[in-house]
Amino acid sequence: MSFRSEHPVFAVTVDLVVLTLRERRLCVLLIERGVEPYAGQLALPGGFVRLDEDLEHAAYRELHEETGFGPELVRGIEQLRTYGAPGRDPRPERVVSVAWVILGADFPEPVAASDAAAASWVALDDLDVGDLAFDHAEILTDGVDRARAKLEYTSLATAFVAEEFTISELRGVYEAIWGESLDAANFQRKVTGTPNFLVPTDHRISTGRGRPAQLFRRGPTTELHPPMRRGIPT
Amino acid sequence: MSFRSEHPVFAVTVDLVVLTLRERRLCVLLIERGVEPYAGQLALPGGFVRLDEDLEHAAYRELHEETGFGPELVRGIEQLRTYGAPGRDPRPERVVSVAWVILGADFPEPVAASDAAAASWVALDDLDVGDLAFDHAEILTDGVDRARAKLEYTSLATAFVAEEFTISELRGVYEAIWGESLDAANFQRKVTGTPNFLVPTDHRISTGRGRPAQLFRRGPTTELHPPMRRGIPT
DNA sequence: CCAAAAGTGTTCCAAGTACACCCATGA
DNA sequence: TCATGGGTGTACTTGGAACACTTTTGG
Repeated sequence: MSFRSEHPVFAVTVDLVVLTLRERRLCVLLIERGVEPYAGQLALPGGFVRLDEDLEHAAYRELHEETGFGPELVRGIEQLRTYGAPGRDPRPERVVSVAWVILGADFPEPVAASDAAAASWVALDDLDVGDLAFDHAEILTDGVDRARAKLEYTSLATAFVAEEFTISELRGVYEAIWGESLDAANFQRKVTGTPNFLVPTDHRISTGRGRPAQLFRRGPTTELHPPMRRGIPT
Repeated sequence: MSFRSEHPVFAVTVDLVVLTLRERRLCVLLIERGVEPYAGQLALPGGFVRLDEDLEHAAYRELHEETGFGPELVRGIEQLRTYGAPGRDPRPERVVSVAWVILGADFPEPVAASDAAAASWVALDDLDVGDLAFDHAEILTDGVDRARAKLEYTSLATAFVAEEFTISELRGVYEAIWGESLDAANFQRKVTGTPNFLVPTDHRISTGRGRPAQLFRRGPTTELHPPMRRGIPT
């Protein structure tokens, strides 16, 4: 890397794709912008990185500032990619944004915070990503694609359910995020047969009708061999 | 994203993990640093992003400046991730680096260029990544891991061979990058059976001994269904 | 007893593995 | 004709898909 004491000056931000399931629908956390540019439009939460903080720390901090959610609610966080096209932000500064995907199971309703921007959960089905500010449509679709892909070969799905969960609940995660239904019987055998994916507990839960289901916790495995498979995209 | 007219000031760089095969060994392009910090140590090529250029453009530009390689030699480029821990660069500026993986088949010997830094190809087997400057050990291993993983489910391997190639040559790519040998017969059937992965040409090539092999070009497919599989990591 | 959800058994088929064997060429 | 790498045949095994069937609960 070359070095000149005079180098171009950038602003660095983080943008957050915060995903959760609410009533079996995949939802993303959006804020309504209070100031220009794009005032009144929907946008991903995010903000400037401070000079003395790690990029991941900035992601957690902004999440907390914009929603009141602490790190204990985050079940998964992963860097997505960095968006830096000149002009992606209309302001005169050159703004490069490091995007993150954040997953959780029991996120409550967000609490409006310092920035006075109203944060809320929006089901992806109800959202026209074209309405989003900046290049956030691209960031959001990249983030959702990443989550969909990682369900296949990692234990990511367990980030969307509570500590203890039934196999149907886990199947519901796959069905909601992939948007297709899976055979309950084969799913059951597959996940219980993958070593160290699920750890059975002593508990059972009876949810009204039907035979009570056994509860599991997530096991130590993060990669699934063989992977879960969804329909082949053309 | 919130906005304050006073925001922290960052330098943004690109770092490049440039990979190619030379004599069936996976090699990475490294430079020997000419100036402090880390003068005399090996490092990944890279440099500051300019205010008016795209991040990907900066990657291509730095590649050209440090090696003389033009974009026509690049068979694949992909953003890896962004490294931004405070203190990852010992200089007082806060430096955030967007890392890229760049692949090619016929990269020549690099030409020493403007920065007077000597660039050269180093086989990964011969390299102790602990010798690298900055956090480049982490970036390099992340980049190689990414390439290894993407061989499984994309047509990335064709970025390491010439326009026209034999199936053995393609198999050699997998063997070199995965470090394991594959059954030639099954490999043949698998890649020829994957729709739109390979396009046969009229040409054959006879390489000294043995029956001449048919030459193929890469087909339009970028994702492989089903994927190529390597041995299960424990 | 009936409905509903959990969970098991069984059959069929697609795909991977191992390896024997044939093909086409240069020396 | 022999060595060598290209390429095919085939039997075995593994794992996914489909779906019938049994189990366990609440009403």
